[in-house]
Amino acid sequence: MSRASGHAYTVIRGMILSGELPTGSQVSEEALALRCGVSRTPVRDALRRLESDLLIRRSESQRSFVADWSDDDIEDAFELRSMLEAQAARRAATRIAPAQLEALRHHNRLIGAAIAGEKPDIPAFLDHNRDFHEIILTAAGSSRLASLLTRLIEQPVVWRTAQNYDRENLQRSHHEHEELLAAFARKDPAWAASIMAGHIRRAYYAYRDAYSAQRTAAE
Amino acid sequence: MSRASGHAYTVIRGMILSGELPTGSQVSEEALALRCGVSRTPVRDALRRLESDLLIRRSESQRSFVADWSDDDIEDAFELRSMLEAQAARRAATRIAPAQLEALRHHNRLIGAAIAGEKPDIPAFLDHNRDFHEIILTAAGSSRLASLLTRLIEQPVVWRTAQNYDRENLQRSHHEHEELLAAFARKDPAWAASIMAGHIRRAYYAYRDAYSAQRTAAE
DNA sequence: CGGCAGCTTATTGTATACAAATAGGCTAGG
DNA sequence: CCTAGCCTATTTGTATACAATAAGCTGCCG
Repeated sequence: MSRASGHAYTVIRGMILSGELPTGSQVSEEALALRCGVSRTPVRDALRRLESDLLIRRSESQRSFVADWSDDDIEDAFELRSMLEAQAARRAATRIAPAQLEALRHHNRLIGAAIAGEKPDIPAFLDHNRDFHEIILTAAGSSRLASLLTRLIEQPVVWRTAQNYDRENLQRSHHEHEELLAAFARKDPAWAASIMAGHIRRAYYAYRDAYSAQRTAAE
Repeated sequence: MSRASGHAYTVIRGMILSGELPTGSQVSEEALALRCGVSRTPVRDALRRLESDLLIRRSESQRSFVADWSDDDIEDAFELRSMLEAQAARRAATRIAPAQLEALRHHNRLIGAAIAGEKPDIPAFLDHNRDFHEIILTAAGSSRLASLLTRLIEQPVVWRTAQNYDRENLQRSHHEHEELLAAFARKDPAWAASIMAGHIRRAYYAYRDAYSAQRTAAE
């Protein structure tokens, strides 16, 4: 990722995720270029990528808007993610290398540490969680699957999920990772896939509960 | 899709699919720009889209190459397509509108007509087949699923598959569509999904047989 | 008072020039 | 003869200017 283009991508993505750019609002290439301190060219690049991430949608006249997510969209995204991550786990089960398995154990130990203290260290949890899933995706050895999944996992809803995790959810997540490790150790594709499907599905309900609680509180 | 950019996309894609650009060969933005009669700017655009279609891969130094497809890659693509199209069928089963169901029947009748004659009309078959699957994807009502699937269905391997269909395969394809119609008429998601999964899976083996026969003949 | 035509302005598309990076060859030294 | 390192030629990245297009507005006419 080249300097200006990558910078624009990071900045714009951050503005969307943080809510600085409200969902549904129009964004102009010019305005974003100024905000990022680069010219329109790399901004156009970044917008195209964000569009394929489904963070930006474009009108029929090619104008760019921050994507808005209905409840159905959110369920939909989790459903697809569940299916694809399960497939990744299925493939990884028979392909994973011993070193990768060890790396998974390592990251899950660090996840365990991050949620052990008085106050859970959410950023650390997120980091190691991302690494954990990324290793599985790599072990699956399918560039197509990787290409499809990365379009889903970088989305705001997914990103915000863990922010709403309570201690119980964090620990269950950690425990499900342990089960995945067991399935991988046995090289059992069906087992790995079903744990992963459930893992993502539970994340969906965790998000949903937190979100609806939030909405209720706001009213 | 704007004029120059869309034109570049179509031309380059055609050059890849027709084999004019050999798999693995490097392509330069400048050369393609000349070939398409546009400047590098829309070519860059087109290359980015082709990259996300996985028709182009980029080296770590950002140079562009025509993607090469191993046998594993091909199986992988069909496997994912099977999974996602089955999901589309599952969703469509309970959401499809009567008008859409009628449109599906219409296209499958035309498919039947295209393969009835002495010499099957493959282009017509492909057209109506694409429409058929597109209606299902629309009826599924998931923009994410649509976005993911269109990255898979436009790939050279998939495109070439029907070129290799013999009469029996064409008729079986037509018949499987009829079964799908029955599943949709009953609004049975599980039935629709399993037929679709098998439908794509069979297409994979049809391609595989034709391809290996081709390879054997070439030796 | 409502609607449409034409203009004005905002926004995106394209071309071109130049800057940066890098691949591949060439030379010099061992 | 092989290798290291530089150097050039190729290729991609970025900025900017201009062209095309679409949205919004204003004023005219029904």
